[in-house]
Amino acid sequence: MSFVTVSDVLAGKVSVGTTVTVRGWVRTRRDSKAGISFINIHDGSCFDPVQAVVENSLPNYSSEVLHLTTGCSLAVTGTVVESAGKGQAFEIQATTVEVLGFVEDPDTYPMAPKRHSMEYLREHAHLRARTNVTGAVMRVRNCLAQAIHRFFHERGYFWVATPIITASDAEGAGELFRVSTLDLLNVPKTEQGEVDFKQDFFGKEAFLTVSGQLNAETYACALSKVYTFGPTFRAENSNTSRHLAEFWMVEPEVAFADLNDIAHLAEDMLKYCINAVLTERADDMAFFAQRIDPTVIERLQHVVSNDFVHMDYTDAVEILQNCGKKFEYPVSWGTDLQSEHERYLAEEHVGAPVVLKNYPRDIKAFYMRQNDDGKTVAAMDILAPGIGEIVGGSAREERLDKFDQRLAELGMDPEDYGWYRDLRRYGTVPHAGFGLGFERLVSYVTGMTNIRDVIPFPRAPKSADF
RNA sequence: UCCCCAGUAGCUCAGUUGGUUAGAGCGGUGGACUGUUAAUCCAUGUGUCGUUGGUUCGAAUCCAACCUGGGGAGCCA
Repeated sequence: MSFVTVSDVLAGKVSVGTTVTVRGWVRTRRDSKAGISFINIHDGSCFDPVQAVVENSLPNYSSEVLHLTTGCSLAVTGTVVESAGKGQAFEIQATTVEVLGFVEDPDTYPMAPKRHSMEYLREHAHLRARTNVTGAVMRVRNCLAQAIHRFFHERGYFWVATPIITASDAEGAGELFRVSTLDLLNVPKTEQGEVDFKQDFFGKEAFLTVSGQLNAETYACALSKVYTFGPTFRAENSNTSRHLAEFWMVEPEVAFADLNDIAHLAEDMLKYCINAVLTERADDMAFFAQRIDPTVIERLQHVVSNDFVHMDYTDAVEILQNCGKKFEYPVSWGTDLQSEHERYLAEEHVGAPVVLKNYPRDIKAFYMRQNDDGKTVAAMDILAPGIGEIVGGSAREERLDKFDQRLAELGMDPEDYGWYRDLRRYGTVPHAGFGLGFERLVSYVTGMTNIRDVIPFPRAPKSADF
């Protein structure tokens, strides 16, 4: 007798006639008065549950088996047999049903075997993990994460763990969460009456990182090809279906690369990941196609079998101005594109992910490499239909004089960028990289419309339960 | 943070031009039936009507503030 997963049984990896034990949770129980009960058991190893056939001759049949409800945990030992019923190839003819834990009050068990709203499931984040939809999302999420590591590993990239706590208050990417051990009720003050951060844990102000990019650049300028993959924190008061206060980001950084190199890298990576999901998680994807987004699979197949459309910002503005569509916000060169513009480009004009390149420098970050035209920088965004910006990247300004000039224009203090400038002072090289919002990728691949449903425990403004 | 919408049973919702005992489906429970599989059929409803305050003889219903959630916008990944 051996322990096996539901996945192995259903996939036929266990020979018929073998005695095995599966352990998991009850999805549904159906009784036949002919003297049998059918128990669907899931253990998370795959989408489908396995069916255990339980005869009323078992000693605990009427005392326990007939009281099993959705959510009960158990270990079922029995023989793997070809199913006599329709709907599954294999099932387990039970010889022992050991109840590990009953649901103490089935009437109030939050995960009834019925449709729940996503909002409701979110309020029960610890139990939604047992539902079809959340289980499927998390298996796909894992598949994507593994594919990302595999993709980079196969191409000679090194995974760099950039710090989560940063004392650099100049990353310039939005609001920061403060990290401090000071007593909020009794904050030490300087003689000038300001908070005395010298007495804080790090001896200076510290925050949670908003990006691993600047640190990743230092390792790209040494190991040549690196990437980060870890949590990122933004204290922005963003209340949307595509923002989180804590999310995961993938940030490759590549020495000797230019904008087109990383645009193609991003495209290759996205296709690699989508292919992995389509082949490895066909069961979960079939569920998403059935219940979440009917077009999800053909949409992904279209993405992997076509080249991304590359387009300069300048050309995009022209397209938007001449498309004849009425926008709420006017389009003009030099302003950032609105959501409605990005949606039009990705969803209507192209109908697939689109790579927008070479944005006006005034609407982009200080570290992006200036183009020869003096007006634009080598930046690119990849816009996905239904999601919007999924990737943002750029070539980094590696020329010290240009970099300092840009800092001066923006009134920024070079002192704050000491180690970052050193990379330009000592053996500088052209390099480029991008950031991919991991949860946005999971959303896009699964068809889930709210980003809070593709991370186990979402953190957002006014929301940090569990 | 801004705009719009919502908050009624374990869940999804109906209801209310202010007025006696607040409803349905699903779930659960009991029964019938069946190698069943979102099973089916019958029975079964004790609910601070989001919170606080106000108007009123009377508020789940009207008003205000707040809280929470959803959609959209901004910020971005």
